Amino acid sequence: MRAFQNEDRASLRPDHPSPLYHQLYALVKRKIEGGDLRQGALIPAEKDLAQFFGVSRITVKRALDDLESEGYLSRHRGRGTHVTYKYEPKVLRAPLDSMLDSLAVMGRETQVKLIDFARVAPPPYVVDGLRLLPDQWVDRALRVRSSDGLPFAHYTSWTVPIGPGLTQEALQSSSRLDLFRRLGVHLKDVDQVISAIAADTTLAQRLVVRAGDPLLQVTRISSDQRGRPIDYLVGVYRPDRFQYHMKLSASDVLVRGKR
Amino acid sequence: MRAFQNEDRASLRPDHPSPLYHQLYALVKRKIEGGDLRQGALIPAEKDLAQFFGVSRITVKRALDDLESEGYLSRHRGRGTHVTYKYEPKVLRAPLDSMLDSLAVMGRETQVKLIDFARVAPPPYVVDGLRLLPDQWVDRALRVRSSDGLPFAHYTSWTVPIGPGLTQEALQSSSRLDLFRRLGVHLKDVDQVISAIAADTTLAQRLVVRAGDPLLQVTRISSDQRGRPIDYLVGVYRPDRFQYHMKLSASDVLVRGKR
DNA sequence: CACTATTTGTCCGTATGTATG
DNA sequence: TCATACATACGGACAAATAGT
Repeated sequence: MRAFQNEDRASLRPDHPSPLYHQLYALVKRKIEGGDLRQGALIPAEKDLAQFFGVSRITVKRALDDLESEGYLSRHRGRGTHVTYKYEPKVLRAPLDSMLDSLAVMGRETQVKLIDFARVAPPPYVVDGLRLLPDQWVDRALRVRSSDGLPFAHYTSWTVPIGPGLTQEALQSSSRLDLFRRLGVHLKDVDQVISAIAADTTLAQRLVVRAGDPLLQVTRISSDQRGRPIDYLVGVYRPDRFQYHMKLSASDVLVRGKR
Repeated sequence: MRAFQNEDRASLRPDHPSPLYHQLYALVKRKIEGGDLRQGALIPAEKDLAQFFGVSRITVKRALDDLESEGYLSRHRGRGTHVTYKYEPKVLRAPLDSMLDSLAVMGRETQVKLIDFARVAPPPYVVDGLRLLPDQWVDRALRVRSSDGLPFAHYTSWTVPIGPGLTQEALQSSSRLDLFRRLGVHLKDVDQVISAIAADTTLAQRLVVRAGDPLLQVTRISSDQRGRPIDYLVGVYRPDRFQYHMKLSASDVLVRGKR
């Protein structure tokens, strides 16, 4: 019973609209996916779990049965319930302090698919972010990045018109960063905000997750040499396949933390 | 009915374990809190909503009644249902390249509450991260940080025993960073991973969100002068109240992006 | 081999919650 | 508001598989 702490007890709430068996299911699943319960680990007996969480054995059984049917557990009479899910955090990790959607950073093993490219009227927050005039149009690109054929990132980018170089054909064969460079646009300032959102049905479909699943979101506004914002990028990432990673050494911690 | 798109239709799933009235309740609440439905806006009639979402009128009524009782809506016979919730987005933004849980960075307007402090056997991923011996115990602290009385961050930290200075009393009066400093522990390297997770029931309760809501997660392993990891911190943040923010200038983009 | 304790599988009856028309 | 159907949750009882003595 060591894997289940006292704090887990309080997290099962009978008055909550979500059914008890599903709350317990989610709790155990998270412990498995998070690495608290690893392959081969023995789950306490239904009787013990029921007593510990103050629910009936049927409720525990339903939760564990659901996890078994999804391949997380294996259950046998007399033998008990064991974890079969193999925990291995296999995520791409990008250094945070660099241009994240460049192939050089990502490595060569990822592919980008252009979903849509069109000149559109930008939404209000893009108008604000890029400091556009009321009726100015921009080029919007929707892209999905995959690794080993599995999508892990969705980009929506709005770019102010910067000459004839940024076309659908060019985007399909080159990275945006390369295109910028070729067009003589050198990014000087990058303003970046990191947050989390729930997947809507569109994003869920494109990233092959369920609607409502948590996603990592990075909003980035890039400006050129003269400080004019030219690109507004919203990147959305599957947290199980992609995470941001950064190392800080002493000088960074002290100097950069001082401001 | 303009506020409710076709996408929303599919997000109500009868086969999902959570009851329909609660799924609808959550959907409308998110639209209100997200600013899609603002103060004064008229919600479509129960009959229309029921038809649109393919559920019974009673289900719609239950969802709207719950929102009314929480102060999001006002409902009157003959007048319809109107939004009373006042939308104002106010998020704290912390620079990413600094020690995020120090008061100096956060500003003085936040308060930390110590929920629990105990010497425990660490979970496997902490054993790995801190390179601990199999039976070594560590000090675990659970804390919640609030701004204006509203919680926005939850920290779980595991610290290797570093002398008698790290006690419950000390933690309640000083920041962990100050304590480290006083104990002669100088953090040299910080290894940081940013991701997103769904709130479990415990986190949901402590951060006053719903279970399943997306949260920003930062995992940080800090090491001392000799490169020995001494602290494993998992910070979880409400994305509507806290976001990471960073500015990169040209030299950063070029030099730091090169590695 | 039997015997026993443990653990999961299956079934019953009942009460409450959810959702429909 | 009512009747109906189904899902959830409980306590209890017994059967079947497994592991150890």
